[in-house]
Amino acid sequence: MAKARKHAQTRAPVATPCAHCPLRSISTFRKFTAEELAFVNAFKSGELALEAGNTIFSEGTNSPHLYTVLSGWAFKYKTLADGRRQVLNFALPGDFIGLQASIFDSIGHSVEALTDVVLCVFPREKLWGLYEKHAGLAFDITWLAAREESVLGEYLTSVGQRRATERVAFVLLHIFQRARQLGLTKGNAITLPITQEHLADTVGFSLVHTNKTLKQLRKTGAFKWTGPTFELVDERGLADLVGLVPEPEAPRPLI
Amino acid sequence: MAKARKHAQTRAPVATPCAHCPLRSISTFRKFTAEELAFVNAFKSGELALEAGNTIFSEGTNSPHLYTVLSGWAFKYKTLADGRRQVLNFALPGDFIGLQASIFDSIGHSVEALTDVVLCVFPREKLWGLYEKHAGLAFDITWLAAREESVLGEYLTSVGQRRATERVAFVLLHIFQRARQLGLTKGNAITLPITQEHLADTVGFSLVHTNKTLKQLRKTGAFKWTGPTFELVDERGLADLVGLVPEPEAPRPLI
DNA sequence: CGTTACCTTGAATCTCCTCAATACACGTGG
DNA sequence: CCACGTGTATTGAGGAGATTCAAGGTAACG
Repeated sequence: MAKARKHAQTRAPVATPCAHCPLRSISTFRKFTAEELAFVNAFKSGELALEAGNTIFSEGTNSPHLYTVLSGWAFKYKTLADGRRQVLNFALPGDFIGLQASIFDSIGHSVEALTDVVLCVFPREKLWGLYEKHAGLAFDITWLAAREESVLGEYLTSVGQRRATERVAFVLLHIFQRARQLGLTKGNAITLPITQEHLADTVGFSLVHTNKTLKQLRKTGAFKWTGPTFELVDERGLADLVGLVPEPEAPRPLI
Repeated sequence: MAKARKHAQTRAPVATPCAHCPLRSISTFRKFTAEELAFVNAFKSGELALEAGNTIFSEGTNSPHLYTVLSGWAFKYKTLADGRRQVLNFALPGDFIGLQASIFDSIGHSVEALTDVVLCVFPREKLWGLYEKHAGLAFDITWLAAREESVLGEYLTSVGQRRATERVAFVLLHIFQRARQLGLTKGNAITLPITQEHLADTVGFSLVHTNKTLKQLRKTGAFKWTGPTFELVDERGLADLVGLVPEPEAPRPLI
């Protein structure tokens, strides 16, 4: 590190040293070793701050950078040529953005900031070094990719099989729980930076039908969502509204 | 390798040494270095042959093994408690099965053999060694996980946004193209080991409606699919039926 | 030759979509 | 301060699209 500082090509100091990363204190994230922390800190080449509404990645493009969300919300989506849009997932602090662009030669979805965001920037070219020198971090990246796959599977199942109220309840509950895990909730309330249109494009319904479904769900009193504040009143109740959950499918005996 | 053979605990010789793996000659797969090949061969602990219809993985369970498809077809799916089923993807030769079970502590979907299959078996416990010693192979695993994510994103977009004919055409074309890439086609024909019910559960329609949609699609003459043989008559035509494809979203200029 | 699995079709019903209109909050410029 | 445009939320009405129910049909298999 000291060596790097002496180097001719000094670069602007990274805004947030990884050692002081606010995310490190969250229990969901594993602890880094000192070596890993040093490596990640050297890997990180800067920060990117963007205002809400800006595009972080465009489907089909490439980038020399790989990002991690330090703060704020974003969402990943694909659009068809006539404007139909499918929201794939939401990116919250700690999530990777743009791994596909680094691994393949182009990213399969667009990413847009929902709120003002701050992203940690990593140079794609150094990703290989991470794999060579830090198997633990390489494993973490695979872990993140696998979790992304897992979430997409749940969303696909929801969109393909569940009906309106179940589907909407599922997404709301899922988002809330993810946010809570990151300590983004105040009590059982949270500022949801998404519109009904985002929700509609997530569950695969028209905006109008999503609105009517929300009206129905609100009548149950499981949550309140007027304005940007979402309040989960009855978590168990909302979970029941999701209805049938994937069955753990008992491990059956042979024969 | 020779050392392993001298070892007291000899094990049954692996049916297919990786050096002679029939998949290695397929151009889609990258070439292994000699070291990688040796490692993978040592990593592989055996083969598992299963008849069509058998369950390879059950959602929510775990396994000491990780598999790779050597031959045959399988499909990944999730089921809700009342039996509704969503097919997530199809597993063809070269595909990983059960990565989630190795990375998390349980797998998020079930996997079932569509045809008789032969799987290469790898012990989960040695996966970590792969990450430590072979960054290239570790990267490959991440690559596979990321591709899985990518495919799920496409399916989700299809189910969430496309209408009946587009949706069915998309899945048929996608399956055919994957199979062709693996050299599983004879001319433009292939033996599709799936029923209309599998297709219905993939696109998120009822069996009846899927059948009616197929009837409509058949009228276009883009393909023939009676019995197990699927024949792609007019690929361009079928691609047109898929309709709107994700837009490459031109990188727009600043300001 | 009966059983089973899969495919096909019609009819009635319900879910969800589109169109259209209204309402509200907010920021901007007059 | 008000007029106006914009983005978001809401509601009703009518119709397209998908589901369910029900009934056959065909091929494979024991």
